[in-house]
Amino acid sequence: MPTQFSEDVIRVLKAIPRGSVATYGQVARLAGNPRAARQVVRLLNAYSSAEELPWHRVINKQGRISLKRGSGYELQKSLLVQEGIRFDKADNIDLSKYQWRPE
DNA sequence: AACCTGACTTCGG
DNA sequence: TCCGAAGCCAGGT
Repeated sequence: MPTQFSEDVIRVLKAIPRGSVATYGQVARLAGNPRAARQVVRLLNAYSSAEELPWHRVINKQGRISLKRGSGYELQKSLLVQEGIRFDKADNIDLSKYQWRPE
């Protein structure tokens, strides 16, 4: 059985709207544990295929994709671009513009 | 049963 | 501002 925290993380992930992004820490914070960013990573790996999670809408705090080139980076970027998110020349996303701000 | 690892952040000095 | 340590925790070795 998943922990309460895990369930909350899943719930938060599913709530990220199309066209917005959230950071690992932000998801952890919204789920109740600001310091569990790494756990969010684990959950993404564990459930992104089983559950239908918008895993590509989660990026790091620097506004960059954390995946390595050749290991998903390109896929994630294309999925985000499809949702209308723009990358600058350094492949950075403007968080002030695209970061999800739950009400 | 330790020890390492990971698509990360935050904290304290 | 910079840097290391701590926090998170289940799954793999």
